[in-house]
Amino acid sequence: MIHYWLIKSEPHTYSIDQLQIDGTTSWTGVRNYQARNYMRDTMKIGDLCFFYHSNAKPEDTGIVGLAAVTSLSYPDATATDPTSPYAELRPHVSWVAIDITFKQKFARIGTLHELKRDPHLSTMVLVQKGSRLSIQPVSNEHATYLLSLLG
DNA sequence: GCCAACGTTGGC
DNA sequence: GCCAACGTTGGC
Repeated sequence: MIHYWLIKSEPHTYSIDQLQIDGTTSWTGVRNYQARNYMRDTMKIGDLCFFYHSNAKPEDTGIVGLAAVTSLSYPDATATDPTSPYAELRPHVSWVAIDITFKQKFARIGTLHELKRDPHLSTMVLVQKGSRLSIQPVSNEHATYLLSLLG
């Protein structure tokens, strides 16, 4: 049984198009404990992630594609590299990364505006007020609906 | 670029 | 362990 997730990225930093070019990328730089714990404890190979573009123009902000989890978690090298801007200075705190692999880019974007208005999605973590979590679980019901809507 | 929401830090 | 201060996220 796979789990579905939603992962956020700012498109000017790393977009679905770049993931399509790269094929597989290391999802590093997560510096939030709850998101870290999902990667470390729950995300498994074969899980599927809705790829979300955040912090963009309203018409570009939303779910744009699908990726697969293709590794278990491993230490995030950007946290232990002292020359990295994302270096972790507290020795007792460890961060992890996972590999994700491009699956598809949806024919159209499911904008945040649209998702917020959709009664099928009213309990999604994403559309709840103040949700800043960069890795979110998505229920099977919401995932099936989103795939029928966008995929 | 603004700023509300909210996670984290650290003094007490 | 409380909570004010601070830093970051991300929609707008």
